[in-house]
Amino acid sequence: MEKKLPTRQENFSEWYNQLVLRAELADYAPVRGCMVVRPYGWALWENIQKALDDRFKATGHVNAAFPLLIPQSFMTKEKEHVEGFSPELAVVTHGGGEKLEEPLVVRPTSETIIGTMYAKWIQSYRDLPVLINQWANVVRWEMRTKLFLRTLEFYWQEGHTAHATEQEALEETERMLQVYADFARTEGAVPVIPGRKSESEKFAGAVNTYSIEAMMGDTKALQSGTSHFLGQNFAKAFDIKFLDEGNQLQYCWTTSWGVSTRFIGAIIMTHGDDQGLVLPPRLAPIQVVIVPIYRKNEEKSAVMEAVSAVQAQLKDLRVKVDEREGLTPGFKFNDWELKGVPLRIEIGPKDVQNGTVALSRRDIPGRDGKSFLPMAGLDSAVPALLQTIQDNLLAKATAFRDSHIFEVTDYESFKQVVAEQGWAYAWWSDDRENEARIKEETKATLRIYASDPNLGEGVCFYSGRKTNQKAYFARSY
RNA sequence: CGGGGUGUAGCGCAGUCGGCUAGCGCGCUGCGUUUGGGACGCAGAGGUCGGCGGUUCGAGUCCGCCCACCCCGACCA
Repeated sequence: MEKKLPTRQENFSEWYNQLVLRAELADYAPVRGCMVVRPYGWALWENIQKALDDRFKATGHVNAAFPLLIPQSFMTKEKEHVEGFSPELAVVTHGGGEKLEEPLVVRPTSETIIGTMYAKWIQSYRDLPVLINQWANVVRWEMRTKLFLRTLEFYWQEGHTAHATEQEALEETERMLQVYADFARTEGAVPVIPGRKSESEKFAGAVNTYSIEAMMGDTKALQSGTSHFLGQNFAKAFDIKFLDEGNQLQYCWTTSWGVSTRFIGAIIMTHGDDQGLVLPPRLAPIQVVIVPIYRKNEEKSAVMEAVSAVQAQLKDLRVKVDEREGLTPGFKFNDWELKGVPLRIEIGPKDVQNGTVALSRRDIPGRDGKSFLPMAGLDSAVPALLQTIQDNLLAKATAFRDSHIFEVTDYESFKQVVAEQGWAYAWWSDDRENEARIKEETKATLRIYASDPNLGEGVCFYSGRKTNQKAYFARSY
């Protein structure tokens, strides 16, 4: 094993793969395309879950659990949904040693089974809205996989809601998009742009799909969360109906929305550097690591006493004391930097003598990120510093993103931008064929439309037609 | 599924013209010395050389078939 990671400059993809393995976030499973999420990675996911779940509860949602196996026939009821998902379904054909009457698919998403249950549960406008979320794993048989970003099986949450009116369902779709955007920025320090997807990029069966788009360290885009307005498509396919106040039978309006373990990939590729992970304090499994430094046993007892005192002061934070014997402090520094711990506190004989500790910020490498503080008062100084780090990560990522988005007005500069510089932002007159041609020629896809309603009017960079719409284009994961 | 590549210790690799006991680095175990930016010494453990078949006195090495994985392209949270 090499001591150092490949640099992001050298080989971004290899940097990512090795980082995930070495930081012990995940490992390859025996089955191609599957991964094992290791305890450190899962702890990060748990913090993501908590932050999201609190937001779901705060917006009136409740959790439930629906089955992993879905009758195959359910998948065929919504036309676009079948077409979108059939190529990537895992199908169970045998159970208990017998061939099944009807094959079962392993859920790639749960619209069909949840829709079936909603049809049963919803009778009246008084039953609406239904606002249910589930935390689950799903399976999609992808051709090319990459740890966290695209695996055959992944973990996510999927919210499924049913409403009496189109307006309410649209509001829900938008509300959850904003919940995701707020989550990504506030918790992950990932500056995302929310917006609507194009016709060709939307979810199979949706009327409209919205997503939060993030820029990774190599300037590629990553769709980091999605919210779908499903109209009455699934309600009609699954017969989700209710009697309104006027005793009229009506179809419901439904939505669905999800964030997956892919978000871990977003964190890695947004903040990570050539030393390793850089985790945002609010989500980091370990927010502060304390490295004791001592030579002789006499020093050790004094140092460990100081360590305990500091640890007690920081009891409200996620703190780890690295008590491993036989490793040098230098090794431990590198190790925790690889793992992305936001703040390191070093306590040695000199500190004990001076009543101080040395602090080292993960977001600012080297000497510039070091400071020395008195032990007294760490209980307020450290949380404040963590918040500073959190803010700095968002600011840095935002500055990086903004300096890699270029407004273009012609196809030549568009091609150059998406090939070498980042995202292109341009006037765009909607045209499915043009969009496909651009993808074919440049590998860049339409990520989202600009959501600013006061754009005015301009000329499409590709077709030359007049338009009142702008869009972001980029190569993406 | 097309194009390229790799399978030798947990990981990364070397192994010449086929040759006798299969090696190196990291990691791992034990003991000792170390410890403020990836410590060092000594002693150890660890291998059906991806699988099957063939050629040969002799195969990690040559031949054939198969398998797996990785990278690049067509689908996707």
